[in-house]
Amino acid sequence: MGRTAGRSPEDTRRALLDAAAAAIRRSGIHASLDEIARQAGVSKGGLIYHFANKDELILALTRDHLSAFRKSVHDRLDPADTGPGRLTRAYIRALLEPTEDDAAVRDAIMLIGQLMTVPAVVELTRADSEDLYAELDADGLPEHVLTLVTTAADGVSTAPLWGVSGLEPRYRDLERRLIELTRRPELWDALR
Amino acid sequence: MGRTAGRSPEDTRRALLDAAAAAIRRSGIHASLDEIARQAGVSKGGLIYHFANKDELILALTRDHLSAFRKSVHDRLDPADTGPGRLTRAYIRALLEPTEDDAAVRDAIMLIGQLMTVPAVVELTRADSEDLYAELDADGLPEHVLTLVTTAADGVSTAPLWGVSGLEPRYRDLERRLIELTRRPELWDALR
DNA sequence: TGTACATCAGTGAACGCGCGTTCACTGATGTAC
DNA sequence: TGTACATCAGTGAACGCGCGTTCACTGATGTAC
Repeated sequence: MGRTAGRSPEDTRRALLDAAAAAIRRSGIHASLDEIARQAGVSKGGLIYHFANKDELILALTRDHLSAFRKSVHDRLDPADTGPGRLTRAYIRALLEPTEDDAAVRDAIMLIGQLMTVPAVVELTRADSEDLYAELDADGLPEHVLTLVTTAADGVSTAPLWGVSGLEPRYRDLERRLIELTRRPELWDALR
Repeated sequence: MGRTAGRSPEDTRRALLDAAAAAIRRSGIHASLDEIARQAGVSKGGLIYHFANKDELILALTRDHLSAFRKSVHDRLDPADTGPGRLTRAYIRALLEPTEDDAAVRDAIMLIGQLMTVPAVVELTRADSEDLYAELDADGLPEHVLTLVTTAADGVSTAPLWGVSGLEPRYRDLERRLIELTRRPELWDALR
């Protein structure tokens, strides 16, 4: 049988990436191509048609998650908010806000941790975060405030690594406090 | 040949754990028992004498790193510092201070990220961090201050995951600021 | 609108190799007398 | 202090299986005329 009726190749590709993310979340980087392909409703050969080898699949998955995260930050930009720190506030929201697909955003972090065994993934991630940090540096907050709030947001987002849910109430309050901090210049000097 | 002269079995065990940590850092959880054994100067069978299978080796390695981290926190308790937040300050120092073996402490985090594919490791880590958080909760700081400074410290410690060195100057300043924050009750209300 | 052909999007079997595990065996070390 | 024996701390070959990759083949889709 050739092309599976009722699904475009782009759909198949998407299904493969989703299946890979799910499988790696479940079994770690060990997850087999067979398992991934089966879950996407395709044969192993079909997977290899879309991604020449496992590393390419992993790399595509990384790109997918990095751009999804970037998008989730920019989606949280408040149009009414034009003051300094607006991007930083979107960043905090993206990492701390509980939303529909936030489970996805959150364990994307664990996922990328798993993917780090592929050297190209390390470089890709480094370049991406350097880029994002540059954007944040230009966001109008003093460096020491920016560093404090972004590292705190990062800390929450990696809490699941230690088996702590990022959804605990104390983190809800933290989100509000971090955002408020970016809005109260009178506090900044006290924290210097 | 039987027991290798000039090394006690405990030394061999230690060498195997160190070799495993190094190999996993290099190759991820994929690292082969052969590679680990060779680096420790022992045969694969010799490794299996000390650790019945790979999961047991991984588990022992996790225990080793968790207890080393715990020790590194308590080692940083300042005897002259008896005020509220003294353990929190030790925690901040353990995660942010650049020291002799801090490379070890720092990439232990990446290491544990790799080890998370073994379910028993997840549970072990969760239990350990729950325990540590309970200690911190009893450290005398208001919850919102504790949460802010510990998540910020956590965020820095996981920065290497994104390819950012935890040694950047901005993090040096952050360490000082976080510690000062735990010492200035007059600021706490403003951050509520 | 039908037809011929090229290409696309797969299938599924086979291969081979690396890796975790098992196992028979052994020399060094510890212990009892 | 020497000796006999049990146990400890390994060696190294063999096994077998799972997995990534290759490959010959094929039916569906797209395109030219």
